[in-house]
Amino acid sequence: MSLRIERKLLTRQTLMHAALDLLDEGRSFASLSLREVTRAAGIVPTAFYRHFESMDDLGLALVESTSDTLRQLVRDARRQLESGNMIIDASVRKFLEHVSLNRREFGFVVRERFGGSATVRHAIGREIAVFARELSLDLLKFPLFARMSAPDVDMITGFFVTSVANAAGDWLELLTEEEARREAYRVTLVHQLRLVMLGAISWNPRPKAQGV
Amino acid sequence: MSLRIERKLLTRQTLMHAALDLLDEGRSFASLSLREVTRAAGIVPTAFYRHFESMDDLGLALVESTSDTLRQLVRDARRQLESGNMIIDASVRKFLEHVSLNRREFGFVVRERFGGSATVRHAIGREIAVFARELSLDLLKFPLFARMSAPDVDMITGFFVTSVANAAGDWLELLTEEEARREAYRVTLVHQLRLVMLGAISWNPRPKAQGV
DNA sequence: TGTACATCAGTGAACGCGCGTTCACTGATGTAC
DNA sequence: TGTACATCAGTGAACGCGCGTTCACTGATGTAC
Repeated sequence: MSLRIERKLLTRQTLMHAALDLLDEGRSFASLSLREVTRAAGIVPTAFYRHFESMDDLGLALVESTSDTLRQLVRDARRQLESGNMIIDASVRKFLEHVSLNRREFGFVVRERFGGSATVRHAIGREIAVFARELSLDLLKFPLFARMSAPDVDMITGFFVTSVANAAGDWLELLTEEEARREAYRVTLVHQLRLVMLGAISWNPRPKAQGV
Repeated sequence: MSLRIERKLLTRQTLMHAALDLLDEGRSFASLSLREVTRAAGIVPTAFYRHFESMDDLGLALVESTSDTLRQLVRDARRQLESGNMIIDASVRKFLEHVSLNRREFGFVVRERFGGSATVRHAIGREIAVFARELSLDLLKFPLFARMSAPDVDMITGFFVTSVANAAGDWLELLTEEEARREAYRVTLVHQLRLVMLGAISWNPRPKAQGV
């Protein structure tokens, strides 16, 4: 890669990081100004247009880059399941740790999940749906779920995934709080997901097929 | 009430409705300008200060008014509980209907729940906590919950309330979709909440007090 | 290899615009007598 | 009841500021020969 192209990509990254830094203060993407981002990135406002058509364009780039980190997390979770483990506690611990480490990215996603532009919002919804579908496929390997109808499995995995997505938002809110309160929240989340599992075990009204 | 006070309250309402109208187009509260709101309300920008200290103050008023309408609904649901009924299906139906009827208010709350200014965000968090606490008090009347430790009851009611808050966001996204898909979502939500109830029934590890 | 020209990321001045907020005001409504 | 004064919701001019975007530019990097 030529020096010029290399430097251009670097500046592009700098702009994206600058935007995430500003969003990290809890503000919404819509309230971010082009000048603000370039100022934080250390370039002149007009140079912005060498990299993005508009702020919306920058927003889409952020969603794409964030869904890459999300995908990484999904891959880890699935590997856990494949090895036959369904230990909620460990998974929750890892997930919340992952959210902490990628605080800015997840903060962006959580905030724009319901609040962003339609394009961004739908992109995030699609990612969540993919996560749920993959979890369904994984859980079908367990007898408890193999017995159920497909809609029931989807109902349960959907509940899992949105509950966890929900939790990411709460967790980010707790990042600045003392350890004891965060630990309490973590325990609560584990119990809630365990509650879903217990419910799933008792869930029996409609077996996979009548008379089988 | 005197004519002057009556008219002032009317203008205040007009400002709040104007803000909700603008937010209904899918924008975030942070991107709303004071001048824009007064323009939509048909008054001069400076008159805004006769009613609110700042836009943040208006945001808080919107949160409060949304909670008030919801509280009305919840009061009905609580009466249901008092009469010994715990019919999730009917409550969910009523709640989603209420969200549909108050689309703009709930759209605002859902969007600002994680994305708004710290003030607005915390106000929403507080309202959700209040709903959870009230539900805890109500559920304690049932033997199933009276048997549990207070943290466990709070864990379960917290799960109920945040799940429902979460659902409001999804539901608003579905408002423009065909009836069949919305009905499917409604059924899924009922099943998910029922799953929590089933889990609560199986939940037994820590009774209220040891040896009692 | 050196030279001459092309490319293009980043610069800096300039623009018109909407913003939040100040201030002194107006005139309808409220109050005291 | 009428009168004289107080209150105060809403007005309109004015301000300084940051905004997005335009434009012609600079000078380092890339390319052709």
